[in-house]
Parts: sequence; C-alpha cells; structure tokens
Amino acid sequence: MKVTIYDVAEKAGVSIATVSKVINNTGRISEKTRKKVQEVMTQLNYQPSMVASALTRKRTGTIGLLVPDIANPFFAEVARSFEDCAQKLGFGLVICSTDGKDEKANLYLSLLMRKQVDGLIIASYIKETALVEQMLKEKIPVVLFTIDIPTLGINSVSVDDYKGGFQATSYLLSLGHKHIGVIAEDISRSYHRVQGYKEAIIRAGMNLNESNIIYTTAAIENGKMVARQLLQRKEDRPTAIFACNDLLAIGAIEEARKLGINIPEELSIIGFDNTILAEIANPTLTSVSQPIKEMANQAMTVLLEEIENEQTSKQRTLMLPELVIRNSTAPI
Amino acid sequence: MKVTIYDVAEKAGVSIATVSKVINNTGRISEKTRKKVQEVMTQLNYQPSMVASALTRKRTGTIGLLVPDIANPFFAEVARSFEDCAQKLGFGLVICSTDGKDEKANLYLSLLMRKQVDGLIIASYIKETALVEQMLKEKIPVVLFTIDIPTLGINSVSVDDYKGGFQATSYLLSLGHKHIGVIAEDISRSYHRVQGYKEAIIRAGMNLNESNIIYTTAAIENGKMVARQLLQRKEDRPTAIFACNDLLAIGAIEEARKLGINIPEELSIIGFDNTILAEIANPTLTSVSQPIKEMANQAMTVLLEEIENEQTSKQRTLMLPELVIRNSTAPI
DNA sequence: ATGAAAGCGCTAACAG
DNA sequence: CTGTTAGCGCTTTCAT
Repeated sequence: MKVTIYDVAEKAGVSIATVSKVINNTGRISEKTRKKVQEVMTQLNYQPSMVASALTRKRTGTIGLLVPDIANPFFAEVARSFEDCAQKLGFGLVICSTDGKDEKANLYLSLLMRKQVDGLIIASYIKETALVEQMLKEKIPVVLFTIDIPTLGINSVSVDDYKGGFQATSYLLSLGHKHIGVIAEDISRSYHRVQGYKEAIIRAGMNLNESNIIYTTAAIENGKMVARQLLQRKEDRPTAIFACNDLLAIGAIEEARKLGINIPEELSIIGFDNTILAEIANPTLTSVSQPIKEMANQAMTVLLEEIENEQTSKQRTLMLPELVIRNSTAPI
Repeated sequence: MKVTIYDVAEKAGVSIATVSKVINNTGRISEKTRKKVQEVMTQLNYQPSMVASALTRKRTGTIGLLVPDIANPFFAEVARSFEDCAQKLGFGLVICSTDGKDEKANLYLSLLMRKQVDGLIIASYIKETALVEQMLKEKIPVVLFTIDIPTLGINSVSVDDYKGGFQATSYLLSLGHKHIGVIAEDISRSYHRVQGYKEAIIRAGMNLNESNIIYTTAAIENGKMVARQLLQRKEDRPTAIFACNDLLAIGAIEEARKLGINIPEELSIIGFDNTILAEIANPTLTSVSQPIKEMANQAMTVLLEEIENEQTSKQRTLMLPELVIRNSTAPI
C-alpha cells in the first residue's frame, strides 16, 4: 500500500496535522519534531499525494497548454519553454494538440476543466469560445499565446507580428526587390504580419497589389502550391517571397528549386518563426525570430500572477521580433 | 462556486449516489431519472471533478511521458502520437523533458508520483533507477519506449535498432561503398544500431575497422564535428556515413558541403528516425524510419493492459524499421 | 507547539 | 432502482 500521511504521523509519533505542517512549511513546529518527521518521511519514501491536497486546497499543480500541433517544430519549442517554466515552479504541463479544430479544442478544454488545472495557456486559435468563457467564469486563469481572441479580453503575450512583417518586407525592399509575394496563413497571427507587409510597401511609396498575397494553411505542401502560383505568373513575377512561417517558406524553397529558380540569386525568401528548419533548409532561411523563451516566461509570470492573486488587470504583451539573416535572401 | 455533484443531485431531486451512477454509467438507473439527471448536468454545465474521483478510485486519468527533449523533432512526433492515444482514452499527457539528465528525470519522476499518474512512458534513458523502481513497487505501470533498461525487467517497445543498422549498412554496401563511417550516439539506442552495422560489414566479408565508429551526443553541431574527423582522414576516407540519428546526419551533410564534398556523388549519408528534417535537408536524407505511431499505439495498449489488469506478463516488443531512400545516397 | 475534527467532491458497498 | 454512509489523503480552523 502507498504510504500516507497517517503512516508518517504514526511512525513519527505525532498527529497528521503536524506532518502536514512540516510538509508545507506552515504553522509553527519545533525544530526537533520537524526533523523527526522529515526523517521518517525520507525513511518511508513518503510522497505527499497532490490529488488529496488538490481536493482541499483547490490547487492541482497542473497547467494546460493548447497548441495546434506539438509535432510542429515551432510549437514543440514553445512547449519546451513552458515546460521549463512549469517545472521550476513545480507544476506539471499537460499538452493538448488541437489541429486547429474547435472540436478537438473543446474535448481538451473539457478534460482540463475536469482535471481542474490551475491555469491555461492557449496558443491555438479557437472560434467557438464557450468553454473558455466557462473556465473564465470559474476563475481559471487563461493567457493567450501568439494569438489574440479580442472578444475574450484576457491576458495575452505575442510577438509584434505587425512589426515582424514590416521588418521582413523592409529588408526585402532594401535589397532592391520590387515585386514581393506573400504566402500568408489564414489565421489571425498572419493577419498582422500581412498588415506589416502592406505598411512597408506603402511607406516605400510602392503600390500595393493584393493579388500578391495568397492565403493558405501552414504546411510545407501548401507552401509549394502557393509558391508555384506566385512563380508561374507571366508578368510581375515576384523576385522575393515573404512567407508567414517557416514551413511555408520551406515549401517555397523546394518549389523554386523544382522550377529551376536559384535562391537567392533569382528569388529571395524570408520565413517567420526562425525554427530549427530555418537552419537546416538549403539555402539556410532568413527568418523573423520570436523570442520564444522570453515570451513563455512572460506568459507564465502573468499566469502565475493570476493564480496567486485572484484578480489582476489584464494585459497584452507584445515582444519584439528580430530578423535573422541567412542565405535565402540577396540583393536583386 | 464550482458546481458539484450535490448541486446536480439537489436540482434533479435525487441522491448524489444516483448522479454518480449516471456519470459513470454504473449500476442500474431508470431511463427517466438518467435523462433528468443528464438534463440538469448540461443545464448546470457540470464537470465532474477528476481530482475528487481520483481520490477514491485511485485513477487520475493522467499518464506521464519522459523524453530527452520535446523540442527534438523526433520526440515531438513521439509525444504527438502518445497524445493522440491518450486523448482517445480520456487521459491527459504530462510531458517531461529530461535533457538526458538523471537529476531532471528524478525531479519529474517525483512529481509524477505525487500526482499519482496512472502510468508512465519512459523514452529517455535513466541510469539511476531508484525512483522508477519505487514506482514499480507502488504498482504504477511503466513501459519503456525506444530504450531498454534491462535491469528493470519491464515492458518495452522499440524499433529493431539492430536490424535498422543492418539495413542501412547493407544498403550502403549494395551501393558499392567499402569505407563506411558511423556517427553513433553514446546511448543504448545507438548501441544496437552499431551492432547491426558491424554485422552487415562482417557478413559482407569485409574487415571491421573500429576507428570508423565515432561516438557523440545527438546534436547537429556534434554531427559536424564528427563528420569532419571522418572526412579529413588521409587514408580510408569514408565514401559513406551512417549516422545514428537524423540530427547527426544533418550535421554531416552540412560539414560535407563546407568541405566541398558533393552528396551523394562523393559521399553517401544515411540517417535514422526519418524525422521531418530528413525531408527538408538538402539533399533530402535517406533515413531509417521508425513506425512511431504504431509503436506508440502498442506502448499505450500494453500500458493500458497493465493499468486495467494489475498483473500481466512483461513483454518486449520490437517493431520493424524501414529504410526510406532519398537523395543523400548513391552508388560509388 | 501540537492535535482533534470537519470537510474537499466523489465512489462504492450495502440497505432498503 | 435509489439512497445512506463510510471513506480516499490531505488542509485548516480552533482548541488545548
């Protein structure tokens, strides 16, 4: 049988209340009994049950993380960062891949509520937010990560996508490119990146051609398809492509190669997220980097704040992106 | 206040026992009361507390997954596969990245014990197994994944690493390569892959040169370093390299490029794991593929078996690897 | 400084 | 078919 607080109490000749106090370092305990109890605890390999304590304290020591897909390198990195934060604080992280589907998200949300997670990080866009709102109503802290769901009015931390798109485009413009295609994602994250692109184009005094922006879903295959569309144009064929994430950019690289177009000599490509893929691609991919670790830290700090302090004012944190220049971009 | 079973019982005009029964579909309940109760539950948005039920049933509905690093694409895929299995069964998955360090593993192991996970998948090699043994003693089912810790004598599922190494090497030999270097990992996983390599060499009637096998730790940088050692040899410079995982193989590719060695014309490279990196590398990487999804399914099945049936006989499952041929290999 | 006792929300006999 | 009741292992007043 698993050893319980009773076993410890008995063997140490004290009450369970006393044991509880030394476990949690609460109340006043004489140095002598504390030592005695601790001794017995290690002797018995006692591991206090978090489920029992959760029942009374309303704290489970677990937080949930919703991502589109943990197998996507970007979110794998995100998960790792959160895991590290959580670990330091003694929390467990339960991972939930939604595949971007509300249905799956809801399944997970429900599971997380029943599990009574202490907090929730949402990094996967959700349309139908009823369950999230229910969690909010039950005072479960939630912070949005790399996404925004304005209707929720809750904490969020993201990179400044707008600025990222602006930087990427400006860099391409500075290289002399006049025709810059965009492979965008059909989600809000991408929206601001595209806005940044537009702003850069307009500020440069060039005329914006909406047909240069094509929307799709994050996947290498889709990057290829869209790149083909862009590159097979008879006129105004882009000399540079800004892809709203690395997966898409990689697809574009592969497609360009297939079409016999040299990168970066004939075509510059910029990605977003600066995942491990950017380093591995050939040529290595210039990409807009998000400070994932810092962002995760910030998100956790905010979450913890809410967990401890019940009510705090909501904040939206935007971190600065950074353009990492590699070999997929060159002057025209 | 969170709605509890009492609220439901009261509003439905029944006892909490009855509500419990309809929640769990146990005992016999008249269709009428069942309906009534269910009605009230949805009306109240009632979410049964898993922590309360865990306390009595000794089942938390969570399983732990120990991996070296969730940010490593291979383990990200592994995690995703387990997550899918777990999800279907209504379990939550808590992810633990050990970085291959016993210290971290132990921290997590302790957390998982306190959380009273229903089962544990270990995919990260552990030297000091005291805590794992304690879990075993407490009857917590454990299955090893892609590793083996013979002293533990518990269930495990892996790919047949030996065969994978054999296949990769045989393929290289069939291509006419006489000098095949190996970039190995300094962990058990790699050991069998190297054994397979040796067997293939010997069976081909060639003489085994131990100095062709160099051990290191999984990371692109290390792949580069070792590849350089191998490729800068004055004599017996390998015309092919078998890397014990894709990360290492990618490093080798990059180093070869830096040295001006053409792949696959002058040097063939084979990786292991067939991660997304293999598809993205340039040239695309020939790699030994592990049927991750099937392996995860099998591991979960075994784990579940143990969770349900207390005692079952231990088994070691070996799945067949498959060589995926891409563009990093060619006849000499 | 320590302990007794009342829960936390739910499950599982056992009665009825 | 439904309800009563005794825990599950721990935290937390409140006495002592």
